[in-house]
Amino acid sequence: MSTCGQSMKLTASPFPSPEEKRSTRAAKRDAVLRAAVQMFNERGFHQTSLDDVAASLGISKPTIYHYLGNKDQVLLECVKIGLGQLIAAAEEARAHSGTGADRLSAFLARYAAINMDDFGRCVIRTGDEALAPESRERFRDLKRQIDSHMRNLIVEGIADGSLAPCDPKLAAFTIAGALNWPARWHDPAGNESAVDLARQMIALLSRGYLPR
Amino acid sequence: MSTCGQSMKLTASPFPSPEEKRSTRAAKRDAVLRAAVQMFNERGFHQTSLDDVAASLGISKPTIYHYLGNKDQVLLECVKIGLGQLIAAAEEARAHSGTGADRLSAFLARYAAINMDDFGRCVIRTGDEALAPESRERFRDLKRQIDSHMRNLIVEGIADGSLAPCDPKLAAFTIAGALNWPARWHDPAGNESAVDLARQMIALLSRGYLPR
DNA sequence: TCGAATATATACTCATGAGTACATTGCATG
DNA sequence: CATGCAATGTACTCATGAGTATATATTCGA
Repeated sequence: MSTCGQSMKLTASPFPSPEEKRSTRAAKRDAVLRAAVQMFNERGFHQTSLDDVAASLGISKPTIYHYLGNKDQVLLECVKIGLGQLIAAAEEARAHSGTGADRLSAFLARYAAINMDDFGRCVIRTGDEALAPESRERFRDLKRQIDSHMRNLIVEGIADGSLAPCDPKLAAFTIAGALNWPARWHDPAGNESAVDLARQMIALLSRGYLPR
Repeated sequence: MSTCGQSMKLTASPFPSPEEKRSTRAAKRDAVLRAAVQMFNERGFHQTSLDDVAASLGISKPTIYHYLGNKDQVLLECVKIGLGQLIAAAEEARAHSGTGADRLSAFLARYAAINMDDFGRCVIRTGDEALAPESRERFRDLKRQIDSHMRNLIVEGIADGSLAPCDPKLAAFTIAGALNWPARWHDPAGNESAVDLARQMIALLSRGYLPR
C-alpha cells in the first residue's frame, strides 16, 4: 500500500533514472505524511508542530515545506489518503457478488479496519474545523461520498430483502458511528486485532442486542 | 437544569442577600461556560480564543479569568457538566423498574439526547489531548464511569435474559459509538428532533439491520 | 467613613509555532 | 564548465492568543 522508495535491485547504480527520482521524491513525501499522521493521532493536530514532525524524521521544517505547501495541506493529504482507502473499499464491495447484505458486510469490515489504521484514524479524529475553509470543503465532500456509498448499499439490501427496512440515512449514520468510534479508543499496539474487533462489532450491529 | 440567576421576585430589592449574590455569581460563571461551550462546538476549542468568548458576552477576557482559572479549566468545566448529566442519567436508569433491557433502553435514550445537547456534544468532540495532563486524567476517569455504568446495565440484561449474550465491553463501545456520533453531525437548529433520532437509532441498534 | 473584597476594564508581556529568506551543496544538462 | 534546479539546513519574522499587571468603581462590614 505504501510507495516504497528503497529499491532493492542488485545494480544499485549511483545514477538514479528520472523514474527513480520521481519515486524517491514520492517516498519522502510519504514518509513525511506517515510521520505526521502518527503524531497527529497521538497528540492531536494542534499539539503537533511541524518542527516536531521534522525532528521525528531527523530533518528540518523547511524540508517539509519543500514537499508540502503548509500544515493545513499536510493534514488534508493525510485525510485524503484515509478517505481514498475508504472509497476504494466501497468500490471493491460494490463489485462483490451475493445479496445486498453481503456487500454491505464486506464494506463494513474494511471500513472498520481502515478506521483503526493510521490514516483512517486521522479521518475520524479530524474535526472539520481544524482545516482551512477550502480544505474543509474538500474533506466534507469526500466524506459525503463515503456516506453516499454506504447508503446505496443499504438501499440495495433493503430492495432485495436482505436487510430490514429502515431509513437509510439514519442507518448509515448509526452504523458508521459505531464503526468510527474505535478510532478514539482502540490501541493499535494492543493485543486486540482490528479485524476481529470489526467482525464482532458488525455481528452485533447486524443482529442487534435483543435476543432473537 | 441551568442555574438561572435572573430572579423574578416582585420585591426586586437593589440590596441582594448573600444568598442572591452567590447565585448571581454562579449564574455568571454558567453564562461564561455556556457561551464557551457553544463556540467550542461550533468552531472547535483551538479556533476559539477566550477573547472571542468574552466578546460574545459583551465582557472582557479578564472577567472570564475572574470566574475560571484558565482556558483548560473552562473546557474541563464544560465537559464535567456534560459528563455529570450522563452520570445522572445512568443513575436514574438504574432506578427504573423492568428488565435489564428496559433499563438499558431508558439510559440510552437519555444518553443519546444529552450527546446532542451543548455540553454533551462538547464531551464527545473534545479529544483527551486537548486537555492538560491533570484535567485529562479527570476527564478520562469520568468517561470511564459512564462506560462502567453502561457495561453494568448490559451485564444485568444478559443475566436476566432480556439481552442477547455478548461481550459487554465491546457492546458498550459499539452502542456508545453509534450514539456519540450525532455530536458530530446533528444540527441542533435543524428540524430533526434529538429525542426522535435517539429513539430510531436505539430501535436499529436493538433489533439489528438484518431482517428478523 | 475607611478599608477590604468583588467585579470589571485597559493595556500590557511573552511563548509558541507557522511560515520565510537565504545560504549551501550537488547533480544534470546545455 | 557554467548555470540552474532539487534538496536541505540555519536563522530569522511575525501574528496570535494565553495569561497578567494594574487601575477603577461599587458595595459591604467595622
